[in-house]
Amino acid sequence: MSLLDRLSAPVDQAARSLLGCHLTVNAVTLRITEVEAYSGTGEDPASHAHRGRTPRNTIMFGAAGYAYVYFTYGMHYCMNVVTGVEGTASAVLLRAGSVVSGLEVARSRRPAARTDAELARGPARLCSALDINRDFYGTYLLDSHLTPPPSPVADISTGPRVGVTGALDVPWRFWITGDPTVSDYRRHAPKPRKA
DNA sequence: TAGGCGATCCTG
DNA sequence: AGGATCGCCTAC
Repeated sequence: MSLLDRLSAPVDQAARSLLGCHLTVNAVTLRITEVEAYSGTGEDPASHAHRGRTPRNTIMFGAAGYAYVYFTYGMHYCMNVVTGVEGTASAVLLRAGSVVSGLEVARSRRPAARTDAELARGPARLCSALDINRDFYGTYLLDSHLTPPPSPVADISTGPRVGVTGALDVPWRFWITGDPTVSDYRRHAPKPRKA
């Protein structure tokens, strides 16, 4: 079964299949250690595609294997791998990875990182380490960027997604158990009201 | 067409 | 704990 076949499956299965994959962009290779699944229109309130097709999320409605990059908080980029079959709008957010090669380049792009485990720990840091920005939107990943795990992933843990206000009961965050590059879990906290 | 707010990170 | 800072979405 090819990686494309596995990414064309339902999004939670596709998310599991991405753990352990190698992602090479701009001279840095990462082993993917933490991901989150987002489903399509009308199914998942946390998904960017929940309210239907917009210019930003159009790529999510296409076939699996393309990069969905978005800009947030006025300063950060995050990257998803589009999953599912054409017509569905699912995608998997890449939340963390460990650097396999290109360590020096990654360090130079992430001067704030105190340890190598922090180089790509968190979705925006991951994009920063790989120098991914808006130009990467829509890139097809399965030709050369994204390759299957060189060795099997031992154990996968699951939990609620990070920074998501709704759907806290949906355990669609997946990570490689015990990996030091997995981001700290912070449950979304509602803003306290001023007295 | 203007205003609110976000799948975040860094510093104090 | 709070600021940075841009584009998407919603409602006027």
